[in-house]
Amino acid sequence: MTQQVEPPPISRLERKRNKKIDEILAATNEVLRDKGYDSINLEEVADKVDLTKASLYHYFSSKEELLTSCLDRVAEDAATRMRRVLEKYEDSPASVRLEQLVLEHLLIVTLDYPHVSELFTKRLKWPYAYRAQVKRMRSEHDKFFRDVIEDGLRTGEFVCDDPDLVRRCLYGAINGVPVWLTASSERAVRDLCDRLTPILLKMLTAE
Amino acid sequence: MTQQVEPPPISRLERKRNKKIDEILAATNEVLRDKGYDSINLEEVADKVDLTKASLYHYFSSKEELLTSCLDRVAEDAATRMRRVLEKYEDSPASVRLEQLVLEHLLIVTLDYPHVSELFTKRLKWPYAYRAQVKRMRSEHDKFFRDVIEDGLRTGEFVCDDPDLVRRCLYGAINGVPVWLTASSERAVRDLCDRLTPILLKMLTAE
Amino acid sequence: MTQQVEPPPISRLERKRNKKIDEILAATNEVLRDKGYDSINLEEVADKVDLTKASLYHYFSSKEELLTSCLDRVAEDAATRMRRVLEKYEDSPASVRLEQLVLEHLLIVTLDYPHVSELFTKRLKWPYAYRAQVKRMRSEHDKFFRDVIEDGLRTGEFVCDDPDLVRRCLYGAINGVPVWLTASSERAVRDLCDRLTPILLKMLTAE
Amino acid sequence: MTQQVEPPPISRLERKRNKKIDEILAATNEVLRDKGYDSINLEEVADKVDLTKASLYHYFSSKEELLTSCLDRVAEDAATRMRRVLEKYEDSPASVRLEQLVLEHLLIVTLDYPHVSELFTKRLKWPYAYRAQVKRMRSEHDKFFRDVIEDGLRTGEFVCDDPDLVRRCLYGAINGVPVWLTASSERAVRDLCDRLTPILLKMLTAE
DNA sequence: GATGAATGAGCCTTCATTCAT
DNA sequence: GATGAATGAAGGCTCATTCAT
Repeated sequence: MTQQVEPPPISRLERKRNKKIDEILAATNEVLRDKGYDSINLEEVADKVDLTKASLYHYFSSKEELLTSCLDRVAEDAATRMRRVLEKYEDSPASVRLEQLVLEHLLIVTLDYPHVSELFTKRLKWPYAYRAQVKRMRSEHDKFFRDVIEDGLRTGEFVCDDPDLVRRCLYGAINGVPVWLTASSERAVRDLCDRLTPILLKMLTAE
Repeated sequence: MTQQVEPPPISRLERKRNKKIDEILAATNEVLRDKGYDSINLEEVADKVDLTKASLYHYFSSKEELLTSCLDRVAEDAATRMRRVLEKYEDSPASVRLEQLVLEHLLIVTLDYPHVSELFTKRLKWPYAYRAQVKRMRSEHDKFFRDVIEDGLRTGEFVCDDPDLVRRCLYGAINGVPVWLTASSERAVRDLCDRLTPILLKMLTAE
Repeated sequence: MTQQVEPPPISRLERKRNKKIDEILAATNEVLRDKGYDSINLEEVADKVDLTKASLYHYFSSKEELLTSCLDRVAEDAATRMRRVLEKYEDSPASVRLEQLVLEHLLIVTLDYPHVSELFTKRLKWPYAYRAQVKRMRSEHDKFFRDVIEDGLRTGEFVCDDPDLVRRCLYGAINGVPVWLTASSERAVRDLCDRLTPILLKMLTAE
Repeated sequence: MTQQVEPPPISRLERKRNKKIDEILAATNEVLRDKGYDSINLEEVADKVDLTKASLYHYFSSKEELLTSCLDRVAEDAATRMRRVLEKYEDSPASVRLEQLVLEHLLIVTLDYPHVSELFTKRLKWPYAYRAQVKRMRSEHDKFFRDVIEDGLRTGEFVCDDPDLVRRCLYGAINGVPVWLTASSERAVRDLCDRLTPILLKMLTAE
């Protein structure tokens, strides 16, 4: 899912280390899903990877850095996936691209990174160490939807007076999904998406 | 805003006590707005009502009970307000009633109880003391919207294949508002609602 | 030894609290004597006053504040004592006053606050939280000696080309005492001082 | 500066190892200067010699042994230098020899081993691993001064009732220097010594 | 010899909760 | 009712030391 882009040859040791880091980030993801950003504690993460708290400090210099890295990795992965979807459907009409973005987003926030929806739907409290990071992530993610919607409007495929507000509604709607949809398989998410898209598209359509 | 329903005569002392409880719950609300359910701490609540942490225990047997009570109170208040809206507009078409519910909901989650939207938009984590309570609150709140939508469908004012899913979209959309709308006055919320409703209503309308 | 100068009436509770604070500061002093500023730990201080570490935080908001307070108290007490000595001997010749200052200083650094000499004889390392505080303390303390020496020079009682350097030698000499003098009673310190003063005074006398 | 005295032929490997040990001890010296005995940490020492903490254990079996060795080396070097001074000036009067010892001592504690003065001026705390070692070092060092002073007294060059105490004063005075003298070059130390010696010698002179 | 990895013990700090006054 | 005091449990972080490679 995540991708290494370093061109220089990586030593066996480095690979091992990177693997462990991946493991830790995955564990962090799991704990975040269960506890959330406010209540996560290092002990639990360490337990999941059979380490002690102290050992985590070989890989991350602080709790904050661990969470930051975790977030970075997620954001990167999410962006990559969204981008790929756009590439794959670049010749399709905006409505199809939008539908596929919605699907990918749902897969991300329900199956892979359930805690991410929290970041999209929670007001950021003061002082929030990840504030800047989350803001950037939000706006980058926003852009995927914004661009497709703009495109649809340009071609006349979509009709709408207030595209920003519509996008926010759409965003809210899909971010709300993980709240009530549980134990989802990819199958379930795809099915849901099939039913969801027509509803959402209505907001972008003239009556 | 809050309502006492005890029929037996209440002593002066009891009234005083109830007043203090109200004060504490109000303070709790404020702190919840700033810190959220995960980071609230009793010291801060106590400070706001000029008491010490220890004194809070005269009114609530534990932190959990305080938060539970706070939630109850909020749920009660919210339900009352939603009910009143329905009473006021009982002869209006479903679309008007829906609009007014949306407005009231927005006023509640942006102006009065910003932390409530968190409860509506956060997956409930294990172990979550308030799980049952929140679920009940959610479904009660849901019912207001469900009933109006059903009514609109019955009269043919609304058209829609999957009312439950539409309601969830609508819900997500309005619960997403507090994430990006800040420093809102009632005026601002009403204005937003004017622009928002037409968009949301599209989901309930045949093309 | 320490003096309260608060004019407003103090409640019984406040007195109790102040007493406990005094106790804690005294315990801190003891531990500082044994461990020094770098190795002192809160557990040991807490043990000495039959508290847990956590309880110390009722009286001091952090380790740093505890040490700072301790230092302040010591500096204040030392200054008061030096001032009193000067008052008592204000009509005596400079040599007598100097002798008495030396005596008082020795009593302070050997009997009452052994760790203080450490502050006078240790280079301040970076980053040293108490740097500013220690510097102020040092220079205030210096002033007592400086003034007397200047006075003696003015009246011709002392003769010396480089009073600053002499003062520093004198300072070094008396601060060196706690290094080799142990388990001292006041009697022992007074005796030592009797032998020490003639030697030190030679540095301030023409040959 | 340091001297190897092993008579048996030393293999190339052993020489390499010894060189590394020298490097480590030098690095330890530097860190001691910056952090002191209480706050020194192995990581920093290792960094300075481009090793990892773990590698240090190839050369020293523990932190304590490292510090002990460092101290030994310093003591040895200091003693050698003091001895050489005495050899060089063996035909000069005691006052000259004393002056040169003072100079050498100042060079040692200000330029080369600033942390040594700490050992001379700090009461030894319990439990102090280096206690015995420091005591021996102190008394060896003392002996240089003691001998010269005794010699001066014997020849009548010095006059003094309490030579031990005078020596201690002298000692305190010169050990106090590093506290207030910073960023010193050899030039600066020599200049200071020129001004300092006459003052100190007064303590050994009849009025 | 060198090192990355791992750890146990220790330290400072926070906080909900209890209790005597 | 109110509160100051006290605390146990927990959490983040540091560091000397060990060990397999």
